[in-house]
Amino acid sequence: MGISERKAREKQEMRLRIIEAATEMFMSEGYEKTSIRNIAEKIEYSPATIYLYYKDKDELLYEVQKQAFSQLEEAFARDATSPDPWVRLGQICHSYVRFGKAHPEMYELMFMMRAPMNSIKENEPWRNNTDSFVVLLTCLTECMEKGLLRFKDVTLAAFSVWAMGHGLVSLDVSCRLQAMNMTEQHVEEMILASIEQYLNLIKS
Amino acid sequence: MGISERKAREKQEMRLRIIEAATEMFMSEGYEKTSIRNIAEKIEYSPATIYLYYKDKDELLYEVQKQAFSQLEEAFARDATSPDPWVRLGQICHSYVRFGKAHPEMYELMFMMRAPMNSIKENEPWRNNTDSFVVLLTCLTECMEKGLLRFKDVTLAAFSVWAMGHGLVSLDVSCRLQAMNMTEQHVEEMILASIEQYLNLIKS
DNA sequence: AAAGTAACTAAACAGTGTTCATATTTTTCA
DNA sequence: TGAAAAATATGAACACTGTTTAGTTACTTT
Repeated sequence: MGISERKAREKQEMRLRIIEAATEMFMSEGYEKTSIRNIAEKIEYSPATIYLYYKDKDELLYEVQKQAFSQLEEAFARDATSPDPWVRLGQICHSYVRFGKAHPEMYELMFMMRAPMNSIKENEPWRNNTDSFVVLLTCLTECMEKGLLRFKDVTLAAFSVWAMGHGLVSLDVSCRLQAMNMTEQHVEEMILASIEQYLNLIKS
Repeated sequence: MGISERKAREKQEMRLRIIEAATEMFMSEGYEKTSIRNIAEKIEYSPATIYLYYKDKDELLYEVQKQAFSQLEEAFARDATSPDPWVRLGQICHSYVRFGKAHPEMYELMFMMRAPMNSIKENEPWRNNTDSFVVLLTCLTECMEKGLLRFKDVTLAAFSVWAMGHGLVSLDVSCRLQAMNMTEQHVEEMILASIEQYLNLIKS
């Protein structure tokens, strides 16, 4: 049955073409410009065709989000290379912040927008972030095994570190920092200083 | 010239009626349902009329945001009453989290959505959050004067505390925590535990 | 070649923010 | 008081949005 396999492959290729167009649009033009109609035009199909491959826009955005998370993983793989878990923790934090600043629209899709989360079925977990979260979790586990951290529980530690990083990046992405009598450079310094400070606080 | 004053007052009353309708809609029906047309219908005017009082939807949302921030201030005034700044810091944090959980749509408007920030003119600061931020700033200043905190700079301290709180609340509001194999109760416990842990970390 | 299936799309629906020419109401002033 | 002027309000339109459906085209199977 080579034909049905080819069909399935073609279907998958079309799905990929759609989210690649959407991803590119998201990165270069931003969320506002990324409409079903614009995506359709980009891949030279009718808008209705997209609905043969994705249930609705939320489901499409969920797949674009997945794409974005694998980009974050790549960034982690490039930046967080030290065998020393404590050094690596710093690398992860800086990589995270750099990613957010470089791709604010993607960051919004990954961590701030409600839309993509609507397509998760009830009682099913969010898988898109799993791999990148594990990078942090593993690093913190290693740190704690060496007794480097003032934490008791690894999970709680991971959530705290994530929350701290996300708090800083998302306030920046959502323009809440620029708005407070700060220059763009000042904002960046403050974010880095906050992270340095936080890492110092959690070090035992 | 009592007439022009009355006119100005009436104009202000109309502006208020509009944002009160919008605020109520935002809280009960959510952002999605709060359209110019729906607001207009609620106050029994034509949609076009709203544009005589507000330049665009972003400007309107900015005023609704202002309303929301004064509600947060009220919450702080109710909850953060201790004369002991260290105790009060805990009260502020818990008040903040409770507010976010009670009014997620408002929280989004205050700290996550881009839209309301678009109406801030270039090189003009964001004033809506000033008063509530000062509550935190004052508290931390008092704490540091008593040597209770492991911070050097008050501003940096305030940003860090805010970022931590916002990180936790916004991840919750944007459904990033529920999505990770956690029950709603578990999420709440984790947020509170993270805050307790953080307060412990910053205590000298 | 005919029948059946899969892929695609034009057109429409109901909604959005926003603008503008056209009323309607209110105020001013002769 | 009555006409001109100014302020206020709106109906209708424009250009969008996500989504659905009926109908067409293209390919596969018999």
